[in-house]
Amino acid sequence: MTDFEPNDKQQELIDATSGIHVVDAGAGTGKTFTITRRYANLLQQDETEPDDILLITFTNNAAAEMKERVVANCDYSMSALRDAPINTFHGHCHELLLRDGFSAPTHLGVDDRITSSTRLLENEVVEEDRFREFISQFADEHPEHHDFLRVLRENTSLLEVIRELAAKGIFPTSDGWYRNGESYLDGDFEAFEELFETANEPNEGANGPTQSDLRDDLSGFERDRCFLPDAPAESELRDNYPSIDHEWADRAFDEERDALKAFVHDIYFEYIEFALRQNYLNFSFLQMFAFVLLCEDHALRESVQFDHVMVDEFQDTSEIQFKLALLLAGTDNLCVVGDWKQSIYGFQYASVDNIRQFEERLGNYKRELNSDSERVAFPVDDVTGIKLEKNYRSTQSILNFSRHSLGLPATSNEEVDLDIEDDITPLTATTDHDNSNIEAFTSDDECEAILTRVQEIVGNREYAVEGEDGELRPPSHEDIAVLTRTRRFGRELQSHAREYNIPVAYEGGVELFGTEQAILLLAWLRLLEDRHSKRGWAVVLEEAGYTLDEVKTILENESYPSNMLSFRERLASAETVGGIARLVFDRYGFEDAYADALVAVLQGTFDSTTHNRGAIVRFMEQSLEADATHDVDDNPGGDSITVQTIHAAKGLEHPIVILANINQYSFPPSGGGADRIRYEDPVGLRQTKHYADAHGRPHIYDNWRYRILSKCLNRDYDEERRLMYVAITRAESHVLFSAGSSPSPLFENLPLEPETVEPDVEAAGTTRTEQSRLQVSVPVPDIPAGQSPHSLMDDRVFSDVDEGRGIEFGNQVHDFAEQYAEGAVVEPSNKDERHVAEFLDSLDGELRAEENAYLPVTVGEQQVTISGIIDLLHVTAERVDIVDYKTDLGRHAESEYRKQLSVYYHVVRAAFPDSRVTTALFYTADGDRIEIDPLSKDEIVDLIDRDYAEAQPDGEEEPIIR
DNA sequence: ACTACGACGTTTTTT
DNA sequence: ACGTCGTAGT
Repeated sequence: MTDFEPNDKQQELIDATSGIHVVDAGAGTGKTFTITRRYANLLQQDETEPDDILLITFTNNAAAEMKERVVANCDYSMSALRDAPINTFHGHCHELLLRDGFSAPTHLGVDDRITSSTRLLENEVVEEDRFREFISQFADEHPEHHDFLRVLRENTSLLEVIRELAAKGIFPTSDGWYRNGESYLDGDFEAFEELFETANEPNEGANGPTQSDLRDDLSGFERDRCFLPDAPAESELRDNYPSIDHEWADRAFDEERDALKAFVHDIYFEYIEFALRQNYLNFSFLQMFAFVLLCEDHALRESVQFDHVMVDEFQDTSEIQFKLALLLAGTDNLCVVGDWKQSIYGFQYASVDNIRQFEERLGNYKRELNSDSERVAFPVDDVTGIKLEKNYRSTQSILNFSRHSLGLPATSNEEVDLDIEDDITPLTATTDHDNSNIEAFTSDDECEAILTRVQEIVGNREYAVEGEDGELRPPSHEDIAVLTRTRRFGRELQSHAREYNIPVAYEGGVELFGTEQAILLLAWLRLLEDRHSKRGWAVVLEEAGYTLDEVKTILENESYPSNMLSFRERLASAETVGGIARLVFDRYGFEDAYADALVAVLQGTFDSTTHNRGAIVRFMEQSLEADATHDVDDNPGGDSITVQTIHAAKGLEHPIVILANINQYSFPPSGGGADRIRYEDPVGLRQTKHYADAHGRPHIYDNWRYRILSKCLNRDYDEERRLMYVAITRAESHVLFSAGSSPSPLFENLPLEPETVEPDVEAAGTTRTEQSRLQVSVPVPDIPAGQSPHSLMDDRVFSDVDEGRGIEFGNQVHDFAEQYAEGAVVEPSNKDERHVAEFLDSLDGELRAEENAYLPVTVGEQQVTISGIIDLLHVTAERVDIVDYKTDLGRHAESEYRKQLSVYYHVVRAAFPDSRVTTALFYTADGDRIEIDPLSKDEIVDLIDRDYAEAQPDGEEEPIIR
């Protein structure tokens, strides 16, 4: 884009160096390009320096990118712009507070200060932990609030309320609420009344009016609830037809809430005090204190205001951020850029009306801020709108189609109130071709269906995409992105793809604490702590291959393997969390991005002086519980399909987009919002339950008023439609929509005829799904239920031969060996792989890697099949060599390996009756090839027999060894 | 055609 | 704990 000249509208914005501008910058209209050009143009003007222009971005990455692109467009160097105010709201507020805001808390009547050592608490899990600690103190000190605390299901739900209030600019002070905050808490009856009336409007039936949605929704009013005695009966509430009586609007809204407000006030205010006492701020408080500071300290505000303020992604700003922008603007040179159709961060308190009702809010906020003193000194009635209408990304068909998504009903009977023609600025494509396929498909197995379609698309001219040279070419994997509403589906798809060796790059946060790496680290940390040591041992022993029975015995006798005990000693002497983590990861051979990310997160949250392992264990447990996500840079690179959430894809583009998992309950997601004390516009602060002693019985009663209110506040699916819009407009050339067996209305209402896809995925190359152990499978009817196939080998011997390595490492070496044997161009990445390569190079016969082996034998009366995978067959004219790679450092498992190789021996003997068959182990650590003398078939049968004799008596289920 | 009721299945997004 | 969908009954 940098190479192009701006179009007329873009140029208009670039040249608009003064006055208030609100820019409607739709998807792919070259927004960043235009903003950076405008920024550079401002710098061209005399007397305007980088320090005079505040440029607010949504993310830190965006800020960094902006800087780079500004540098490319003007005479300033990167070093000159390093400290330029190109930042996020949070970042800017942070700097402001550290520089000039130590006393900000005093403006709320908080008797404490921010200091240079006050830290920003970024990790939510850690904050929730602190918050729980705060609540328990609070509960001790405030017996008068106990009834509210009893109503809550989780104490941390109050943290949500605090965040939401803070985002709206509602703050507590020592003696009440800051400025007009309390009026927000009370709600806006007139606005509510309108909602009530809309919901209570009679519907039009075939013969005359039928009951209103509200009356309908209130049927079953008392079902599954228990109200206080002042509640009306359903019959009383609904005795009118077709609408309920208007008096219920007042009766539901008017509620004595002084105690509730006092409770929330005290929690909120004292939590601020608590945080400062503990020397931390959270994201919300950052903005709160910055706002209060700018409001109260007039001299300071004027000294930190800017000549120019630009806000990017304005549709994602919260109300407090809008107000901050006004306070930071010294003049009316205010430019906000965004696209309401891409507002998808409501859960982060973004308020889409900031941009949709820009002028109205601008006026209201100015009035509010100036009510007692002139804080916004510039006129706000002259607002110029600029619409960017040329799209540089998608074809016209995609652009036209994308508009439909904003009008799709998200439930079976939803009516969407949207005038597509009026509300949506049409975009014009600039592509010179339009070969777009826009399709929908369903399948009972959605993951498989998507992979099937991916394979049909790759290399298919029907789905041609634009190449570097502008010519159409068949697509490859990297041209395809699968976008999902939920992270979970994306991860599921990723694991399906892995099974078929389809290259996938999952981009975005992952549940780091649910990974094998984290689980093992947690286990070792636990077994360092006496209190949880058994839970830790169980995980560690199981990972080492002990059966459940064996683990049980070891735990009972506390007879832990000596190598593990000595490892525990080493861990105990480690100084830092990072040190412990590194030792554990080394032991298991984890040298991956997940391990690195874990170390980084742990070191970041627990500074090196923290020796409190209990706290670390708790942190890891809670992070696991909360599915906390962290960015892990784990992408294989190369030609991979991208899988990411729609949120993660915002701002990006992909030649082909598959929008997946448009299913019931997932898109839109159901549930949530179960908080019992909540703030909601326009009804204000409410509680859904009361603790009270009525009917002679103390109980958590349902709040009948809230039940009526909530039926008028029908759920808003606009944001879900916008998500769909964002997803579609990521696509350059083709869009596909996918659903499973129960598609969402969002899918059903698409103006497309869905096709049914029969899953038929071809595995791309073999995958390694088995350890090189044997499985014995027995026909199911012949054994008692609950009796699973089980391993022929004794797993105990594997517990310590892997010292310092692990399954991951073993898999990696095996994978390398397989690829190398098949002639793939792969470079050995460690000593073991070099040994394998040298060994394979020394062979002159035919190489066959990863051959399945099945040996049917008769044990007693039963037909049993023993199966396994032969790592390597080396076939020459007169001989066949069986080779099994072992990554062990020690040698004490050889007797067990002998059983395994014996099975292979008999399989190969049968397949090559005329050749001599040899069996050998190849120890990759030192390159030794050890010949093994195979057991006879009878001896194998005996072993199985004996194993069953052991397994049968107690009937315990044994795990399948995988 | 409309209403009432019960069964059903699910629980997100992240600066 | 919730909202939505399907169905039985008027």
